[in-house]
Amino acid sequence: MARPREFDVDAALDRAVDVFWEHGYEGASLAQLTEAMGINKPSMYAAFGDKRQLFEKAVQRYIAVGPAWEMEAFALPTAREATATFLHRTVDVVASDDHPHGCLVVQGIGKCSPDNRPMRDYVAQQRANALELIRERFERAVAEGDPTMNADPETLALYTAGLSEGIAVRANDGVPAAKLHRMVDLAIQGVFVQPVATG
Amino acid sequence: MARPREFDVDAALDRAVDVFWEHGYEGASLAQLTEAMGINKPSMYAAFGDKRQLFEKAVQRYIAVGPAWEMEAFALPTAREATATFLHRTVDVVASDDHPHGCLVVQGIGKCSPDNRPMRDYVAQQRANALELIRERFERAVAEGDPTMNADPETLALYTAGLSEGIAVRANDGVPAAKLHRMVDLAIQGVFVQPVATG
DNA sequence: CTGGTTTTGTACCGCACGGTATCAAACCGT
DNA sequence: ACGGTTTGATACCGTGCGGTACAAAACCAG
Repeated sequence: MARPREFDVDAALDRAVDVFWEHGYEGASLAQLTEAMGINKPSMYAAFGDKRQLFEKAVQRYIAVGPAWEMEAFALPTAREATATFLHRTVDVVASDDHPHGCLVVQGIGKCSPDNRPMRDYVAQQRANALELIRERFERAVAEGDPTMNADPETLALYTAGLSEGIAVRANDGVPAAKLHRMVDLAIQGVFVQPVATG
Repeated sequence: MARPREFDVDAALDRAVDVFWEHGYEGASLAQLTEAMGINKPSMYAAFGDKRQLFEKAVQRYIAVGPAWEMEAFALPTAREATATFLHRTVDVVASDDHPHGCLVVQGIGKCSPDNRPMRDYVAQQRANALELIRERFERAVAEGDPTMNADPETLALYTAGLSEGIAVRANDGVPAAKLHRMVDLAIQGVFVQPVATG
């Protein structure tokens, strides 16, 4: 029983994701954000709260599309296939020309002003969650007697997650996807047991 | 033939390195910097130019201590030893409690405001230089017929550099050095040829 | 049509930022 | 002792930031 909102909240959030993805939390100004979102500041404030909450919601939306393919990769039968698929798709995402290169969660806010420390901790928590997901996949592999496992799950998870972050940094620097894919092949080939052809 | 400066420029720069290391380029304010340096703004301006030049000089000083052990690592006889030493020492540096965790060059400025893009490009260039150094070491290994080499130099260099950046990110998140060292062991063991015991 | 409610646009606020004008104090060659 | 020169401290400037007050416009229930 009042005036309806003239813009689509989810669409506006998608635009905000792009701006944060390109400029990070500290580097994205409200003016830049609201212009990209096609709304003005009071509308943004009414719909999302403030800049911090907007960022948190943008990160949530950003990682919401992640688990789709992430879970798909982890559903593959062996740890080796799961990891290879996960890392290759990571390359596809962070080196795609459809979005800014790099990763919002890895580089959206790193070192920062003390005032923004809560946001830094927030994305660090997201990284920790991702690490935990990977570790659980490898724990499962051990429990299943996965023949491709060749290291303890925690170390292997840190290795996998660390590689994905290195990939994001280098993609952000402009290293082309093809080189990153070769790097992933190398990383997988050495660390997992090569499946043996039967027969 | 005039009043001499009352502070040590190099010592002040060291303090600036610490502040940038902890808060990044955008997150470090002039007030914070000059307070840590023990000088006031006009003195900083007279001695270093402006914030950008101060940052560039801080980065140069930061990486100046790097090559010392970096070159030492690369001087080791085999690519495997060189890489292992390089990565283990990287862990020692980025996870040390003597400094802020993480790496100034990797996380000091990532995604950022358009105005600060030149600084982002500057540190990206430093990362590219590091990658090139590593690649040259592996090229040399191939030329020498190094028996531990098992991949093409460019891919292996990207792998090594990418790992070092992943290590920096995770160290910044608080992952302890011991876990990172195990991750390095895993990364080395799989990708390089194991030296064979003679006899 | 009318009243109550919410959104929207403009114009603004206080503040902290990077950077600087100013002037007294400190130094050194002569 | 003195004059030219540079440092040092204070106080300030313009700007852009995140955030908001206010009033007009748009809507729906009755």
